[in-house]
Amino acid sequence: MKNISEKQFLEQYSSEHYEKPSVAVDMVLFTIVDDALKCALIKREEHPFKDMLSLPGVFVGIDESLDDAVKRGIGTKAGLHDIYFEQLYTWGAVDRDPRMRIISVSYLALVPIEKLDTTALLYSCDEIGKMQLAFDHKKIIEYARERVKNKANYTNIAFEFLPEEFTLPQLQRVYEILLDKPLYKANFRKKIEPLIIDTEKMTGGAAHRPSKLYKQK
Amino acid sequence: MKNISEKQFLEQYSSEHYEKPSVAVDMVLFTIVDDALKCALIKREEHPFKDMLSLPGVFVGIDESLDDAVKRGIGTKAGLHDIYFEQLYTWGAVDRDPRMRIISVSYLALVPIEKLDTTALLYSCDEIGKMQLAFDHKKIIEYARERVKNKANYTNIAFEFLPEEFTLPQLQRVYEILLDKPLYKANFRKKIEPLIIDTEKMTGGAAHRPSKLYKQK
DNA sequence: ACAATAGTGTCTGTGAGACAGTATCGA
DNA sequence: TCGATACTGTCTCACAGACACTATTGT
Repeated sequence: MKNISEKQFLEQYSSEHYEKPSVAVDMVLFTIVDDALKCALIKREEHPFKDMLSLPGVFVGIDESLDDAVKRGIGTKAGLHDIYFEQLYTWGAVDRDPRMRIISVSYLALVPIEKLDTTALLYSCDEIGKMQLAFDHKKIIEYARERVKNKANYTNIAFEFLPEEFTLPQLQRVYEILLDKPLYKANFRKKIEPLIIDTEKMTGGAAHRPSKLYKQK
Repeated sequence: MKNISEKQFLEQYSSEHYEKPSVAVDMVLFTIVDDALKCALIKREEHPFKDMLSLPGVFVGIDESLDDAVKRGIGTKAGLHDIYFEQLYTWGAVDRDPRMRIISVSYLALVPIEKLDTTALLYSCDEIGKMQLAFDHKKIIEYARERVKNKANYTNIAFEFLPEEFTLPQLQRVYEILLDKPLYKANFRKKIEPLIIDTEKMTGGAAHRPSKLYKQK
């Protein structure tokens, strides 16, 4: 196994003349509203892809970690703080941006609709499937959609879509939307039981049986 | 949801004066030999971390996709072509390299020991756990180790460690090493049965019952 | 015959899936 | 009482886990 010398490193890669790609983080911000998983998008106001929709993103500063760039992006573009996010995948096709070489580190962010700015542009994943988006952002959203579906099965990400206190019918609905299939009530409750705590509180006011309020364990 | 103008884009990020991070791909090349999962490492010959072990990696060229950089790296550093690889995670801590800002896109690569150059430096994951490595490479290897363990459960990556034809005891041993736990022979065979094809060939020569040779379906 | 490894038959418990039932609210 | 939604009990079936057994080679 060969090694190249540090000298080569510096000559080839560190010099002022070596052309570096730009690095951006793009955020797939998902929420659930109106019984659908929706993604926050931005309308582009400049070329390329003028007037098309794209993911919110920011370039990564030279003194800023990727995660910090994401926090800044979520704050700047959506006014949000302290929400769940995780890295998805890094997209590096040479021609993914016609202006210049940009490598995009994509992130998944989840937020309950209650926390979200009402002016945000939200599009359901179903709609997006039939739309054209700027750059390779449609592919990125599809990747995020798959990740969410998979992780709903073996993690607790579903809770990120709900406020601190919630009912089991609400939680079940979130799972059904994420997994894109109906679930049996009784089975769902048996499976979810170890993950939740009864708050001793109830909902009320509706013309039917009230439901218990739970929070995540 | 606010958007920033393209003008700001160009001013802030595209100008000659905007300092960009470097982007590298680092490869976690795993193989199985001597009943252990081992990782290919390189001895650093220059500062920083002189004489310490590190992952093989290359910088990403301005006209080169991430995957192409990985292929080039695997070819240059290990003389390999057409092996399995997948992206792992992108590491972007500001101080992960003391020389300069380098964002590392890590990749997992798997290869059967038969294909691997005998001069490669191989260290078992257990050993690496007790060693010090250059940069954040130890953390990257631990991440790769987890990924392999998880994916062994629901994908066919185990086959990447074996030649085209193999016996079930061999395959079981691969799974045991990846999952780091013993498996029951009969159960293993029932579970793996739909994934394999009998080649009608047998091993032989040993002082015990020969075993059938299979290939991946 | 024996050592060593390859390969099989079958019991058990757990948990997902399916469905039918009961409970509690407002009107 | 009724409509609507919340909640529960229980059967079945598939499959992972565990273990005991049989089979086939060279020496």
